[in-house]
Amino acid sequence: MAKGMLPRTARRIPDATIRRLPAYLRALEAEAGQRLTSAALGVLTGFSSEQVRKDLAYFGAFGTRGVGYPAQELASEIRHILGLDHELKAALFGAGHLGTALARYVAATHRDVRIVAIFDPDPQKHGTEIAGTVVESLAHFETEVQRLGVAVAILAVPDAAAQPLAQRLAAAGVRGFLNFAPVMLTLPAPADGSPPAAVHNIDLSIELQTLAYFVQVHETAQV
Amino acid sequence: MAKGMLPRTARRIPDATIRRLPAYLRALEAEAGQRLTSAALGVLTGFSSEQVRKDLAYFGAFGTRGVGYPAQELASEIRHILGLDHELKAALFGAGHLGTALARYVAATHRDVRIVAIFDPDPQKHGTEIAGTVVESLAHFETEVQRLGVAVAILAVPDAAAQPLAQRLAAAGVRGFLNFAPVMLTLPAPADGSPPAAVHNIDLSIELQTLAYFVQVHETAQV
DNA sequence: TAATGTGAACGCCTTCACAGCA
DNA sequence: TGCTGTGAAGGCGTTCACATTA
Repeated sequence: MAKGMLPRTARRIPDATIRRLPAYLRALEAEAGQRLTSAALGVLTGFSSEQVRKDLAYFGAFGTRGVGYPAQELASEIRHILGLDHELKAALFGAGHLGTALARYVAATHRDVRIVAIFDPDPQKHGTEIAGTVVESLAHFETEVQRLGVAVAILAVPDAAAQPLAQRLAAAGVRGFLNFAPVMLTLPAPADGSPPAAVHNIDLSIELQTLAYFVQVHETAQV
Repeated sequence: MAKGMLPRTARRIPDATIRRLPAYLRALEAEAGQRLTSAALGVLTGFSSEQVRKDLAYFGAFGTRGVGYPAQELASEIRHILGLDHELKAALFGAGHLGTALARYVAATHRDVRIVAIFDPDPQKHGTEIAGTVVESLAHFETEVQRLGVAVAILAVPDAAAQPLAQRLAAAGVRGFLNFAPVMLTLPAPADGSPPAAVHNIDLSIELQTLAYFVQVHETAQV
Protein backbone atom coordinates (compact mmCIF):
# COMPACT_ATOMS: atom_id res chain seq x y z
CA MET A 1 0.00 0.00 0.00
CA ALA A 2 2.90 2.31 0.77
CA LYS A 3 1.04 5.53 1.46
CA GLY A 4 3.11 8.62 0.83
CA MET A 5 5.82 6.98 -1.21
CA LEU A 6 6.71 7.51 -4.79
CA PRO A 7 6.64 4.30 -6.81
CA ARG A 8 9.85 2.38 -7.39
CA THR A 9 12.60 4.47 -8.87
CA ALA A 10 10.96 7.76 -9.72
CA ARG A 11 10.86 7.32 -13.49
CA ARG A 12 8.87 9.84 -15.43
CA ILE A 13 5.28 8.91 -16.11
CA PRO A 14 4.01 9.77 -19.59
CA ASP A 15 1.17 12.27 -19.56
CA ALA A 16 -0.67 9.93 -21.88
CA THR A 17 -0.61 7.31 -19.15
CA ILE A 18 -2.04 9.72 -16.59
CA ARG A 19 -4.85 10.58 -18.95
CA ARG A 20 -5.83 6.93 -19.22
CA LEU A 21 -5.97 6.31 -15.48
CA PRO A 22 -9.44 7.84 -15.06
CA ALA A 23 -10.76 5.45 -17.70
CA TYR A 24 -9.30 2.46 -15.86
CA LEU A 25 -10.75 3.76 -12.63
CA ARG A 26 -14.19 4.10 -14.13
CA ALA A 27 -14.08 0.58 -15.53
CA LEU A 28 -12.83 -0.86 -12.24
CA GLU A 29 -15.55 0.86 -10.25
CA ALA A 30 -18.18 -0.46 -12.62
CA GLU A 31 -16.92 -4.03 -12.10
CA ALA A 32 -16.14 -3.72 -8.41
CA GLY A 33 -15.54 -6.95 -6.51
CA GLN A 34 -14.19 -8.87 -9.48
CA ARG A 35 -10.76 -9.72 -10.65
CA LEU A 36 -9.91 -8.28 -14.03
CA THR A 37 -7.25 -9.15 -16.57
CA SER A 38 -5.47 -6.52 -18.59
CA ALA A 39 -7.33 -7.84 -21.64
CA ALA A 40 -10.69 -7.30 -19.94
CA LEU A 41 -9.72 -3.82 -18.84
CA GLY A 42 -8.63 -3.17 -22.39
CA VAL A 43 -12.01 -4.09 -23.80
CA LEU A 44 -13.81 -1.95 -21.24
CA THR A 45 -11.69 1.11 -21.93
CA GLY A 46 -10.83 0.71 -25.58
CA PHE A 47 -7.08 0.41 -25.06
CA SER A 48 -4.82 -2.52 -25.86
CA SER A 49 -3.98 -5.00 -23.11
CA GLU A 50 -0.25 -4.23 -23.43
CA GLN A 51 -1.06 -0.58 -22.98
CA VAL A 52 -3.00 -1.35 -19.83
CA ARG A 53 -0.17 -3.45 -18.38
CA LYS A 54 2.51 -0.92 -19.24
CA ASP A 55 0.51 1.93 -17.73
CA LEU A 56 -0.12 0.11 -14.49
CA ALA A 57 3.44 -1.18 -14.25
CA TYR A 58 4.73 2.38 -14.05
CA PHE A 59 3.36 2.51 -10.53
CA GLY A 60 4.21 -0.96 -9.32
CA ALA A 61 3.30 -4.60 -9.77
CA PHE A 62 -0.37 -4.75 -8.85
CA GLY A 63 -1.28 -7.85 -10.81
CA THR A 64 -0.83 -11.54 -10.25
CA ARG A 65 0.68 -13.52 -13.10
CA GLY A 66 -1.71 -16.02 -14.52
CA VAL A 67 -4.62 -14.34 -12.77
CA GLY A 68 -5.05 -10.62 -13.31
CA TYR A 69 -5.66 -7.51 -11.22
CA PRO A 70 -7.81 -7.15 -8.10
CA ALA A 71 -10.44 -4.57 -9.02
CA GLN A 72 -11.02 -3.11 -5.54
CA GLU A 73 -7.40 -2.69 -4.66
CA LEU A 74 -6.34 -1.42 -8.04
CA ALA A 75 -9.13 1.15 -7.98
CA SER A 76 -8.02 2.61 -4.68
CA GLU A 77 -4.42 2.49 -5.86
CA ILE A 78 -5.33 4.57 -8.90
CA ARG A 79 -7.36 6.93 -6.74
CA HIS A 80 -4.27 7.38 -4.63
CA ILE A 81 -2.03 8.00 -7.63
CA LEU A 82 -4.38 10.63 -9.01
CA GLY A 83 -4.61 12.27 -5.61
CA LEU A 84 -8.30 11.50 -5.30
CA ASP A 85 -7.91 9.93 -1.87
CA HIS A 86 -8.24 13.35 -0.37
CA GLU A 87 -10.86 15.84 -1.44
CA LEU A 88 -9.96 18.25 -4.24
CA LYS A 89 -11.34 21.70 -3.57
CA ALA A 90 -12.46 23.61 -6.63
CA ALA A 91 -13.90 27.06 -7.26
CA LEU A 92 -16.18 27.75 -10.19
CA PHE A 93 -16.11 31.09 -11.97
CA GLY A 94 -19.16 31.89 -14.07
CA ALA A 95 -22.66 30.72 -13.21
CA GLY A 96 -24.20 30.80 -16.68
CA HIS A 97 -25.58 27.73 -18.37
CA LEU A 98 -22.16 26.18 -18.75
CA GLY A 99 -21.15 26.88 -15.17
CA THR A 100 -24.44 25.56 -13.87
CA ALA A 101 -24.13 22.38 -15.90
CA LEU A 102 -20.57 21.87 -14.64
CA ALA A 103 -21.46 22.46 -10.99
CA ARG A 104 -24.33 20.00 -11.14
CA TYR A 105 -22.31 17.43 -12.98
CA VAL A 106 -19.42 17.55 -10.55
CA ALA A 107 -21.73 17.42 -7.55
CA ALA A 108 -23.62 14.47 -8.97
CA THR A 109 -20.72 12.33 -10.07
CA HIS A 110 -17.57 13.24 -8.16
CA ARG A 111 -17.32 12.44 -4.47
CA ASP A 112 -13.65 13.30 -4.64
CA VAL A 113 -14.00 16.78 -6.13
CA ARG A 114 -15.96 19.45 -4.30
CA ILE A 115 -16.93 22.84 -5.60
CA VAL A 116 -16.57 24.96 -2.50
CA ALA A 117 -17.34 28.34 -4.08
CA ILE A 118 -19.08 29.78 -7.11
CA PHE A 119 -18.39 33.32 -8.30
CA ASP A 120 -20.38 35.38 -10.78
CA PRO A 121 -20.53 39.12 -11.48
CA ASP A 122 -24.34 39.18 -11.85
CA PRO A 123 -25.93 40.52 -8.60
CA GLN A 124 -29.20 38.78 -9.48
CA LYS A 125 -27.48 35.45 -8.97
CA HIS A 126 -25.83 36.24 -5.67
CA GLY A 127 -27.32 34.19 -2.87
CA THR A 128 -28.89 31.63 -5.19
CA GLU A 129 -27.78 28.04 -4.89
CA ILE A 130 -26.41 25.71 -7.53
CA ALA A 131 -25.97 22.10 -6.52
CA GLY A 132 -25.78 23.14 -2.89
CA THR A 133 -23.26 25.94 -3.25
CA VAL A 134 -24.20 29.60 -2.96
CA VAL A 135 -23.22 31.97 -5.74
CA GLU A 136 -21.27 34.97 -4.52
CA SER A 137 -19.87 38.17 -5.95
CA LEU A 138 -16.33 38.54 -7.24
CA ALA A 139 -15.64 41.27 -4.72
CA HIS A 140 -13.10 39.45 -2.58
CA PHE A 141 -12.56 36.26 -4.50
CA GLU A 142 -8.84 36.11 -3.81
CA THR A 143 -9.09 36.10 -0.04
CA GLU A 144 -12.09 33.79 -0.28
CA VAL A 145 -10.16 31.34 -2.40
CA GLN A 146 -7.27 31.37 0.04
CA ARG A 147 -9.53 31.05 3.07
CA LEU A 148 -11.22 27.98 1.57
CA GLY A 149 -7.99 26.39 0.40
CA VAL A 150 -9.04 26.16 -3.23
CA ALA A 151 -6.62 24.09 -5.28
CA VAL A 152 -8.16 24.37 -8.74
CA ALA A 153 -10.33 26.90 -10.55
CA ILE A 154 -12.87 26.10 -13.23
CA LEU A 155 -13.19 29.01 -15.64
CA ALA A 156 -16.55 29.22 -17.38
CA VAL A 157 -16.28 32.91 -18.12
CA PRO A 158 -16.20 35.07 -21.28
CA ASP A 159 -13.00 34.89 -23.33
CA ALA A 160 -11.67 38.28 -22.33
CA ALA A 161 -12.17 37.65 -18.63
CA ALA A 162 -10.20 34.42 -18.47
CA GLN A 163 -6.59 35.64 -18.71
CA PRO A 164 -6.67 38.39 -16.04
CA LEU A 165 -8.73 36.19 -13.75
CA ALA A 166 -6.33 33.28 -14.09
CA GLN A 167 -3.38 35.51 -13.38
CA ARG A 168 -4.86 36.78 -10.13
CA LEU A 169 -5.88 33.29 -9.09
CA ALA A 170 -2.43 31.92 -9.77
CA ALA A 171 -1.00 34.67 -7.61
CA ALA A 172 -3.48 33.71 -4.90
CA GLY A 173 -2.09 30.20 -4.90
CA VAL A 174 -4.44 28.28 -7.19
CA ARG A 175 -2.40 25.48 -8.74
CA GLY A 176 -4.67 24.11 -11.44
CA PHE A 177 -7.06 25.52 -14.04
CA LEU A 178 -9.78 23.99 -16.09
CA ASN A 179 -10.28 26.59 -18.76
CA PHE A 180 -13.32 26.62 -21.03
CA ALA A 181 -12.54 29.96 -22.67
CA PRO A 182 -10.88 29.62 -26.09
CA VAL A 183 -7.80 31.60 -25.16
CA MET A 184 -4.23 30.68 -24.38
CA LEU A 185 -3.61 31.29 -20.69
CA THR A 186 -0.09 32.44 -19.91
CA LEU A 187 0.83 32.29 -16.28
CA PRO A 188 4.15 33.37 -14.77
CA ALA A 189 6.06 30.70 -12.89
CA PRO A 190 5.70 31.23 -9.14
CA ALA A 191 8.50 33.14 -7.47
CA ASP A 192 9.15 30.39 -4.93
CA GLY A 193 10.49 27.20 -6.41
CA SER A 194 7.02 25.60 -6.72
CA PRO A 195 6.00 24.17 -10.08
CA PRO A 196 3.91 26.33 -12.43
CA ALA A 197 0.15 26.00 -12.35
CA ALA A 198 -1.31 23.24 -14.49
CA VAL A 199 -3.71 24.38 -17.19
CA HIS A 200 -6.16 22.09 -18.93
CA ASN A 201 -8.03 23.66 -21.78
CA ILE A 202 -11.37 22.42 -23.00
CA ASP A 203 -11.89 24.17 -26.27
CA LEU A 204 -15.15 23.46 -28.02
CA SER A 205 -14.08 25.32 -31.15
CA ILE A 206 -11.04 23.15 -31.65
CA GLU A 207 -13.12 20.02 -31.31
CA LEU A 208 -15.79 21.28 -33.68
CA GLN A 209 -13.39 22.57 -36.28
CA THR A 210 -11.21 19.47 -36.30
CA LEU A 211 -14.36 17.38 -36.45
CA ALA A 212 -15.28 19.36 -39.55
CA TYR A 213 -11.97 18.27 -41.07
CA PHE A 214 -12.41 14.58 -40.36
CA VAL A 215 -15.99 14.61 -41.55
CA GLN A 216 -15.03 15.98 -44.94
CA VAL A 217 -15.14 13.46 -47.72
CA HIS A 218 -11.43 13.03 -48.32
CA GLU A 219 -11.42 11.66 -51.82
CA THR A 220 -7.86 10.58 -51.25
CA ALA A 221 -6.69 8.30 -54.05
CA GLN A 222 -5.96 5.83 -51.20
CA VAL A 223 -2.91 4.65 -53.16
CA MET B 1 -6.16 28.48 -54.69
CA ALA B 2 -6.87 25.08 -56.20
CA LYS B 3 -10.34 24.43 -54.91
CA GLY B 4 -11.16 20.74 -54.73
CA MET B 5 -7.60 19.47 -54.97
CA LEU B 6 -5.62 17.61 -52.40
CA PRO B 7 -2.35 19.33 -51.55
CA ARG B 8 0.83 18.23 -53.31
CA THR B 9 1.53 14.56 -53.06
CA ALA B 10 -1.08 13.25 -50.64
CA ARG B 11 1.22 12.71 -47.67
CA ARG B 12 -0.48 11.93 -44.41
CA ILE B 13 -1.17 14.88 -42.18
CA PRO B 14 -0.52 14.30 -38.47
CA ASP B 15 -3.61 14.61 -36.32
CA ALA B 16 -1.60 16.84 -34.05
CA THR B 17 -1.19 19.27 -36.94
CA ILE B 18 -4.92 19.32 -37.63
CA ARG B 19 -5.60 20.10 -34.00
CA ARG B 20 -3.35 23.17 -34.18
CA LEU B 21 -4.97 24.64 -37.28
CA PRO B 22 -7.92 26.17 -35.39
CA ALA B 23 -5.46 28.00 -33.17
CA TYR B 24 -3.63 29.43 -36.17
CA LEU B 25 -6.95 30.41 -37.70
CA ARG B 26 -8.02 32.21 -34.56
CA ALA B 27 -4.75 34.11 -34.37
CA LEU B 28 -4.89 35.04 -38.06
CA GLU B 29 -8.44 36.32 -37.79
CA ALA B 30 -7.50 38.44 -34.82
CA GLU B 31 -4.66 40.05 -36.81
CA ALA B 32 -6.45 40.23 -40.15
CA GLY B 33 -4.91 42.44 -42.79
CA GLN B 34 -1.34 42.04 -41.58
CA ARG B 35 1.51 39.90 -42.66
CA LEU B 36 2.69 37.48 -40.02
CA THR B 37 5.90 35.53 -39.60
CA SER B 38 5.95 32.01 -38.26
CA ALA B 39 7.61 33.40 -35.15
CA ALA B 40 4.76 35.84 -34.60
CA LEU B 41 2.17 33.13 -35.13
CA GLY B 42 4.10 31.02 -32.69
CA VAL B 43 3.91 33.63 -29.97
CA LEU B 44 0.20 34.14 -30.56
CA THR B 45 -0.60 30.45 -30.35
CA GLY B 46 2.02 29.18 -27.96
CA PHE B 47 3.75 26.86 -30.43
CA SER B 48 7.30 27.04 -31.73
CA SER B 49 7.99 28.77 -35.03
CA GLU B 50 9.36 25.57 -36.57
CA GLN B 51 6.17 23.84 -35.58
CA VAL B 52 4.14 26.52 -37.29
CA ARG B 53 6.17 26.31 -40.48
CA LYS B 54 6.11 22.54 -40.60
CA ASP B 55 2.36 22.42 -40.03
CA LEU B 56 1.63 24.92 -42.78
CA ALA B 57 4.09 23.34 -45.19
CA TYR B 58 2.08 20.12 -45.16
CA PHE B 59 -0.53 21.89 -47.24
CA GLY B 60 1.68 23.92 -49.56
CA ALA B 61 4.04 26.86 -49.60
CA PHE B 62 1.94 29.76 -48.42
CA GLY B 63 4.71 31.97 -47.13
CA THR B 64 7.23 34.24 -48.75
CA ARG B 65 10.86 33.77 -47.74
CA GLY B 66 12.26 36.72 -45.96
CA VAL B 67 8.77 38.11 -45.40
CA GLY B 68 6.22 35.82 -43.79
CA TYR B 69 2.65 34.71 -44.37
CA PRO B 70 -0.28 36.78 -45.68
CA ALA B 71 -2.86 36.67 -42.87
CA GLN B 72 -5.99 36.99 -45.00
CA GLU B 73 -5.05 34.40 -47.54
CA LEU B 74 -3.66 31.94 -45.05
CA ALA B 75 -6.82 32.21 -42.97
CA SER B 76 -9.06 31.31 -45.87
CA GLU B 77 -6.65 28.56 -46.86
CA ILE B 78 -6.94 27.03 -43.39
CA ARG B 79 -10.69 27.43 -43.47
CA HIS B 80 -10.67 25.50 -46.71
CA ILE B 81 -8.46 22.76 -45.33
CA LEU B 82 -10.69 22.31 -42.30
CA GLY B 83 -13.75 22.25 -44.50
CA LEU B 84 -15.11 25.43 -43.01
CA ASP B 85 -15.63 27.08 -46.37
CA HIS B 86 -18.99 25.41 -46.57
CA GLU B 87 -21.42 25.29 -43.68
CA LEU B 88 -21.20 22.35 -41.30
CA LYS B 89 -24.65 21.20 -40.25
CA ALA B 90 -24.91 19.96 -36.69
CA ALA B 91 -27.70 18.53 -34.57
CA LEU B 92 -27.74 18.94 -30.81
CA PHE B 93 -29.10 16.23 -28.54
CA GLY B 94 -30.03 17.32 -25.05
CA ALA B 95 -31.32 20.79 -24.19
CA GLY B 96 -30.30 20.94 -20.55
CA HIS B 97 -27.90 23.53 -19.22
CA LEU B 98 -24.97 22.06 -21.09
CA GLY B 99 -26.87 21.77 -24.36
CA THR B 100 -28.18 25.30 -24.01
CA ALA B 101 -24.73 26.67 -23.34
CA LEU B 102 -23.32 24.84 -26.36
CA ALA B 103 -26.08 25.97 -28.70
CA ARG B 104 -25.64 29.58 -27.69
CA TYR B 105 -21.89 29.42 -27.91
CA VAL B 106 -21.89 27.90 -31.37
CA ALA B 107 -24.48 30.36 -32.64
CA ALA B 108 -22.55 33.31 -31.21
CA THR B 109 -19.08 32.42 -32.40
CA HIS B 110 -19.23 30.06 -35.39
CA ARG B 111 -20.52 31.33 -38.69
CA ASP B 112 -19.28 28.14 -40.28
CA VAL B 113 -21.10 25.70 -38.00
CA ARG B 114 -24.87 25.77 -37.78
CA ILE B 115 -27.05 23.88 -35.36
CA VAL B 116 -30.00 23.00 -37.54
CA ALA B 117 -31.92 20.91 -35.02
CA ILE B 118 -32.16 20.43 -31.26
CA PHE B 119 -33.70 17.29 -29.78
CA ASP B 120 -34.82 16.70 -26.20
CA PRO B 121 -37.17 14.17 -24.60
CA ASP B 122 -38.82 16.72 -22.28
CA PRO B 123 -42.23 17.75 -23.75
CA GLN B 124 -42.08 20.97 -21.77
CA LYS B 125 -39.19 22.12 -23.91
CA HIS B 126 -40.70 21.26 -27.27
CA GLY B 127 -41.43 24.37 -29.28
CA THR B 128 -39.15 26.58 -27.20
CA GLU B 129 -36.24 28.25 -28.93
CA ILE B 130 -32.56 28.17 -28.09
CA ALA B 131 -30.34 30.51 -30.05
CA GLY B 132 -32.90 30.60 -32.85
CA THR B 133 -33.47 26.88 -33.17
CA VAL B 134 -36.67 25.18 -31.99
CA VAL B 135 -36.39 22.22 -29.65
CA GLU B 136 -38.24 19.17 -30.93
CA SER B 137 -39.07 15.70 -29.69
CA LEU B 138 -36.99 12.63 -30.41
CA ALA B 139 -39.91 10.95 -32.15
CA HIS B 140 -38.54 10.94 -35.67
CA PHE B 141 -35.02 12.19 -35.20
CA GLU B 142 -33.51 9.84 -37.73
CA THR B 143 -35.60 10.98 -40.68
CA GLU B 144 -35.27 14.56 -39.48
CA VAL B 145 -31.50 14.29 -39.39
CA GLN B 146 -31.44 12.84 -42.88
CA ARG B 147 -33.87 15.42 -44.24
CA LEU B 148 -31.73 18.25 -42.93
CA GLY B 149 -28.46 16.73 -44.06
CA VAL B 150 -26.88 16.73 -40.62
CA ALA B 151 -23.18 15.86 -40.74
CA VAL B 152 -22.29 15.90 -37.05
CA ALA B 153 -24.15 15.29 -33.81
CA ILE B 154 -23.40 16.93 -30.49
CA LEU B 155 -24.33 14.62 -27.63
CA ALA B 156 -25.16 16.42 -24.39
CA VAL B 157 -27.27 13.60 -23.01
CA PRO B 158 -27.09 11.33 -19.93
CA ASP B 159 -24.38 8.66 -19.99
CA ALA B 160 -26.65 5.72 -20.65
CA ALA B 161 -28.38 7.43 -23.56
CA ALA B 162 -25.25 8.21 -25.54
CA GLN B 163 -24.28 4.81 -26.93
CA PRO B 164 -27.66 3.72 -28.37
CA LEU B 165 -28.29 7.21 -29.71
CA ALA B 166 -24.91 7.34 -31.43
CA GLN B 167 -25.46 3.96 -32.99
CA ARG B 168 -28.76 4.99 -34.53
CA LEU B 169 -27.33 8.29 -35.72
CA ALA B 170 -24.36 6.59 -37.34
CA ALA B 171 -26.77 4.29 -39.15
CA ALA B 172 -28.69 7.36 -40.27
CA GLY B 173 -25.56 8.73 -41.91
CA VAL B 174 -24.11 11.06 -39.29
CA ARG B 175 -20.35 11.11 -39.81
CA GLY B 176 -19.04 12.92 -36.76
CA PHE B 177 -19.80 13.01 -33.04
CA LEU B 178 -18.93 15.44 -30.32
CA ASN B 179 -19.61 13.39 -27.22
CA PHE B 180 -19.88 14.94 -23.77
CA ALA B 181 -21.02 11.77 -22.02
CA PRO B 182 -18.18 9.97 -20.20
CA VAL B 183 -18.61 6.71 -22.07
CA MET B 184 -16.68 4.99 -24.82
CA LEU B 185 -18.77 5.08 -27.99
CA THR B 186 -18.31 2.04 -30.19
CA LEU B 187 -19.69 2.40 -33.66
CA PRO B 188 -19.68 -0.26 -36.35
CA ALA B 189 -17.86 0.62 -39.56
CA PRO B 190 -20.35 1.48 -42.30
CA ALA B 191 -21.28 -1.35 -44.65
CA ASP B 192 -20.32 0.66 -47.73
CA GLY B 193 -16.66 1.49 -48.05
CA SER B 194 -17.03 4.88 -46.36
CA PRO B 195 -14.72 5.72 -43.46
CA PRO B 196 -16.01 5.17 -39.91
CA ALA B 197 -17.62 8.05 -38.08
CA ALA B 198 -15.22 10.37 -36.26
CA VAL B 199 -15.75 10.62 -32.53
CA HIS B 200 -14.38 13.43 -30.41
CA ASN B 201 -14.88 13.00 -26.71
CA ILE B 202 -14.96 15.87 -24.27
CA ASP B 203 -14.74 14.26 -20.88
CA LEU B 204 -14.87 16.59 -17.93
CA SER B 205 -14.03 13.81 -15.49
CA ILE B 206 -10.79 12.98 -17.22
CA GLU B 207 -9.75 16.61 -17.19
CA LEU B 208 -10.65 17.06 -13.55
CA GLN B 209 -9.05 13.86 -12.37
CA THR B 210 -5.83 14.38 -14.29
CA LEU B 211 -5.75 17.94 -13.03
CA ALA B 212 -5.94 16.49 -9.53
CA TYR B 213 -2.80 14.50 -10.34
CA PHE B 214 -0.80 17.45 -11.61
CA VAL B 215 -1.88 19.66 -8.75
CA GLN B 216 -0.58 17.21 -6.16
CA VAL B 217 2.60 18.24 -4.47
CA HIS B 218 4.97 15.79 -6.07
CA GLU B 219 7.78 15.74 -3.57
CA THR B 220 9.93 14.09 -6.19
CA ALA B 221 13.54 14.05 -5.09
CA GLN B 222 14.20 15.88 -8.38
CA VAL B 223 17.46 13.95 -8.63
C1' DT C 1 -1.01 -22.91 -18.04
C1' DA C 2 -2.35 -18.28 -18.15
C1' DA C 3 -1.52 -13.67 -17.76
C1' DT C 4 1.79 -10.23 -15.93
C1' DG C 5 5.98 -7.28 -16.40
C1' DT C 6 9.42 -5.52 -19.52
C1' DG C 7 13.42 -4.87 -22.88
C1' DA C 8 13.56 -4.03 -27.81
C1' DA C 9 11.67 -2.52 -32.16
C1' DC C 10 8.91 0.56 -34.31
C1' DG C 11 6.51 4.73 -35.69
C1' DC C 12 5.03 9.28 -35.08
C1' DC C 13 5.89 13.89 -33.98
C1' DT C 14 8.93 17.64 -32.58
C1' DT C 15 13.24 19.97 -32.72
C1' DC C 16 17.39 21.03 -34.98
C1' DA C 17 20.05 22.88 -38.47
C1' DC C 18 20.56 24.77 -42.71
C1' DA C 19 19.80 25.20 -47.70
C1' DG C 20 16.95 28.07 -50.65
C1' DC C 21 14.78 32.03 -52.12
C1' DA C 22 12.40 36.83 -52.17
C1' DT D 1 19.50 39.91 -45.10
C1' DG D 2 15.62 37.55 -43.17
C1' DC D 3 12.43 34.15 -43.00
C1' DT D 4 10.55 30.10 -45.22
C1' DG D 5 10.68 25.14 -46.33
C1' DT D 6 12.68 20.74 -45.28
C1' DG D 7 15.92 16.66 -44.61
C1' DA D 8 18.04 14.71 -40.49
C1' DA D 9 18.28 13.85 -35.70
C1' DG D 10 16.16 13.09 -31.52
C1' DG D 11 12.54 11.97 -28.19
C1' DC D 12 8.47 10.00 -26.69
C1' DG D 13 4.94 6.64 -26.58
C1' DT D 14 2.95 2.36 -28.43
C1' DT D 15 3.38 -2.27 -30.02
C1' DC D 16 5.80 -6.48 -30.12
C1' DA D 17 7.62 -10.49 -28.24
C1' DC D 18 8.94 -13.14 -24.60
C1' DA D 19 10.93 -14.31 -20.18
C1' DT D 20 8.80 -14.72 -15.71
C1' DT D 21 6.05 -16.28 -12.11
C1' DA D 22 1.74 -17.61 -9.48
